[in-house]
Amino acid sequence: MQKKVREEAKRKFIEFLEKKDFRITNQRRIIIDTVFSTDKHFTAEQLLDWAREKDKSVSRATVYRTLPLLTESKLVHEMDFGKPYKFYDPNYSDSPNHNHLICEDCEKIVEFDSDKIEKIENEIGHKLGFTVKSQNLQLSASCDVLKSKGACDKKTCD
Amino acid sequence: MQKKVREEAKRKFIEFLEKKDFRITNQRRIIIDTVFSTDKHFTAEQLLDWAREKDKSVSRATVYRTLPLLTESKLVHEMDFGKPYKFYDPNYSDSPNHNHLICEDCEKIVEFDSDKIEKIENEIGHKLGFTVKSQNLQLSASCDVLKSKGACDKKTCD
DNA sequence: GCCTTTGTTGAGACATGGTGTCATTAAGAA
DNA sequence: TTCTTAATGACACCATGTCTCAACAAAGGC
Repeated sequence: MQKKVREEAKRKFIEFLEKKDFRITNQRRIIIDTVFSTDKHFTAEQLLDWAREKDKSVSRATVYRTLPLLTESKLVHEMDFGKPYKFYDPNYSDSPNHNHLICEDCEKIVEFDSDKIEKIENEIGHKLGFTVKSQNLQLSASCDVLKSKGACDKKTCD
Repeated sequence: MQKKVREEAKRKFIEFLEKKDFRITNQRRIIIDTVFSTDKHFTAEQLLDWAREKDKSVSRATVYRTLPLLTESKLVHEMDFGKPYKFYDPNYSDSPNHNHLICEDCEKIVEFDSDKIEKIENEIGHKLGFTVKSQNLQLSASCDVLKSKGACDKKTCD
């Protein structure tokens, strides 16, 4: 990830903390630095390991306490793929993507938005007597067409 | 749930076990009886409690070992709502619903279908260069409107 | 810089959902 | 009925995640 993007994310996080009257601690700085030194999705435990590589003083509790701040500030996306742990994704766009397509073949994860789907979801929720608060759409897909063209394999997809 | 349905499910499960050369044990009989004595979704721990009400000899291990058999035999559907535990739904085999709405307030789960959403999903998948194989849509919702009308509370929702 | 206030932290106990081990039990076959 | 061995119960164990609390340190005032 580019340094510029990293610095920008850091600035946004500090801004978020200031707005909430939360303190800008070394640990929080280390964690956001760690998050934005990768493009990949990660788990809480991975983030803990990476952060502790940078600074042994970062504790598990702090990582688990900081992750909700990162998701609340929209700098990180929380994703659930039915595993007993969650995945997180550094998110530099402002779009509130909660829809993911996971390729069965190359494991690539694509985020996407759809106003149409969102609208239908709200309609259905309302019809059933509920107010939709959040949604999670997961598509399992195959890139075999791309693969046959030599355009998609483990290397190019990740 | 009607007795007929329950008996039918039991028969199917026994058939499944026989095909796999698995033994038809008392515990497995108790567990499938328990599962199909309700229409409700349940968690593994709930199933354990219910089964133990019928027969104290059923152990946690056996419940956790039997659930994969039930999902494999398509008699029960496993659902993940991002909580640290899974939900299971009896009598799944007859309905192809993969969309669920779960109420944050009363934990009610509603299954629904939407051809419209499915169509859009396929379009999006194609646009991104993939073939959509399966999909999983979960809506987190609130029944507070119903609640304020006195139409929905823990009792009526479950 | 030095205090003071108080949010934040690290360590580790704890909670919870689930798995593994192993001696014992019982299903199904002969 | 006896034999073989899959299945079981009890419980230790694991993993992810949360909670508590004494100690620390950020931010602001002096």
